[in-house]
Amino acid sequence: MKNLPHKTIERLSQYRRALLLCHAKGMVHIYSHEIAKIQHITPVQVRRDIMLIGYTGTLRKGYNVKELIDLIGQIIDSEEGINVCVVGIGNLGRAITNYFSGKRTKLSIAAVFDVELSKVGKKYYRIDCFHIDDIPRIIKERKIEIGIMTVPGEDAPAIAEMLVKAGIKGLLNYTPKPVNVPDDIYLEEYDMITSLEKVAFFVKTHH
Amino acid sequence: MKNLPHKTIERLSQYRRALLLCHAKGMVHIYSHEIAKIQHITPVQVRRDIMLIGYTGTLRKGYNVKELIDLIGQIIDSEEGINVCVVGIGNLGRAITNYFSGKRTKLSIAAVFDVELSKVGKKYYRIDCFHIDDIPRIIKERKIEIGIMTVPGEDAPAIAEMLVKAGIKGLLNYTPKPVNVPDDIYLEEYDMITSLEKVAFFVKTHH
DNA sequence: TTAACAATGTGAAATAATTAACATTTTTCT
DNA sequence: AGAAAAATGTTAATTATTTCACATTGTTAA
Ligand SMILES: NC(=O)c1ccc[n+]([C@@H]2O[C@H](COP(=O)([O-])OP(=O)(O)OC[C@H]3O[C@@H](n4cnc5c(N)ncnc54)[C@H](O)[C@@H]3O)[C@@H](O)[C@H]2O)c1
Ligand SMILES: NC(=O)c1ccc[n+]([C@@H]2O[C@H](COP(=O)([O-])OP(=O)(O)OC[C@H]3O[C@@H](n4cnc5c(N)ncnc54)[C@H](O)[C@@H]3O)[C@@H](O)[C@H]2O)c1
Repeated sequence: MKNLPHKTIERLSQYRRALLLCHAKGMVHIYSHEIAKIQHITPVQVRRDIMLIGYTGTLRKGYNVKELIDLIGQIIDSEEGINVCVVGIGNLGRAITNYFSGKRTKLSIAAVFDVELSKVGKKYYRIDCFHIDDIPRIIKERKIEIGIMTVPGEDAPAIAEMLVKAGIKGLLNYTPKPVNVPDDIYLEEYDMITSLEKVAFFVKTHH
Repeated sequence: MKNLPHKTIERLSQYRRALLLCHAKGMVHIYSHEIAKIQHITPVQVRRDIMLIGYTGTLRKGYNVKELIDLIGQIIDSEEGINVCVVGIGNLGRAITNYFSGKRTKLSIAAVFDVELSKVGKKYYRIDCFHIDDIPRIIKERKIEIGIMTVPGEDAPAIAEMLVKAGIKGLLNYTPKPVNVPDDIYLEEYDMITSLEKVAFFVKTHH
């Protein structure tokens, strides 16, 4: 049960998001094919993932929504929660900060950073904005383990280095500029143009 | 050469992004290991992808940057370019629109839509904003083939349906609510929480 | 009671993606 | 010229992920 496939981790997160909605609507049980429908995947895939985390549903009734939510939490969340910061509070940084501030997950944005003095000292969606020079201090004080970068591309390498030096453990880079980090830092990069070009390609080649 | 792996398509888009920067810097040739370094992957992977699109480099000199950029374009772009729209011009919608307006790719945002009357009629980064009731008309008039959804989650299913009815071919859903579309529409969904939870998981389990 | 049904759970097969291994070729060095 | 080095290109092996196929078992209905 220790080595879950990367893809399974991603799907578990998605299952939970969907399950939380189901739970809010009062659903007690859910079938694998219902989850599958929501996620646009096959029911077998869902059952396999659930099997991998060692949960077992009730024959004919499906899975207990609440139990499954809790178990997924035990697998992917950290007991104590993880603090995150956003660097670069422009359009994208605000979109992300706003999006998170609504949720109550184990992940919380504990600080945002920017260079613009007009932004420093303000609050964004209730989160304090600090100057990037304070990155080392605030990251330690607030026990921040993950950084989200939404600065202009050309500043990304420098900010990545600052975050790593400050002791960050994981980095989510939304700038279009790939950055280098030491091996022990988990790095994830995402670029919308890639997604969109992929959609365009498959549209072009009619799937 | 016809059936390229999905992952290869994604990487080709990323290679091109990096290659364009290299080209701008005046680089004429590039080695597979240099591309690999930028993308955090192995040189073999790079060579394999390039092999799949039928390009061949020069031994000892690597790949011609300009030629490779052009070839990737021939593979993933459409000759005539593809028009895209953004629905929901809030923080995220603006971030995306702004991001694209800078680039000159074959993909261009040809319209944005919103419900808020205060936004309708304005321009965002030079793109006209229309009311969602105009979706059918504008999508036809401006030959828009791909839609990007950045509306509140609860509105996503309705907007998806409108876009599909209007004749969209591909859909990129950034809302946290998975939507259903007919089989012949290419759908891609992305949620930051999933990415972040994945980072958190692998940070927790020290890779 | 029994048959049909509708679900889960899972070993095994199939498919997709990555990596290893190495032949080949050009360049450089002695 | 010949040897060593440094690249590419590609087959084969490996690994990762998905799907198939079906045993199992509650539930419903005749
Ligand atoms: N990954 C994606 O899909 C995607 C989508 C849209 C935008 N982007 C990228 O995200 C980044 C932000 O986009 P945006 O639309 O929010 O831009 P923006 O200009 O609105 O915001 C950038 C913010 O970063 C701040 N900043 C500038 N230099 C900084 C530094 N050295 N340290 C800290 N903060 C700094 C600016 O003051 C500003 O607040 C850009 O790199 C953009 O290309 C990525
Ligand atoms: N995928 C991600 O990673 C990610 C990140 C951040 C936010 N989000 C999601 O993206 C969406 C937008 O986020 P945001 O921060 O930009 O929110 P926002 O509130 O700033 O913007 C939403 C915009 O949609 C408009 N709108 C509302 N209903 C509409 C409708 N029926 N038709 C058209 N437009 C409508 C609003 O007027 C507003 O302009 C939300 O669903 C949010 O949860 C996703």
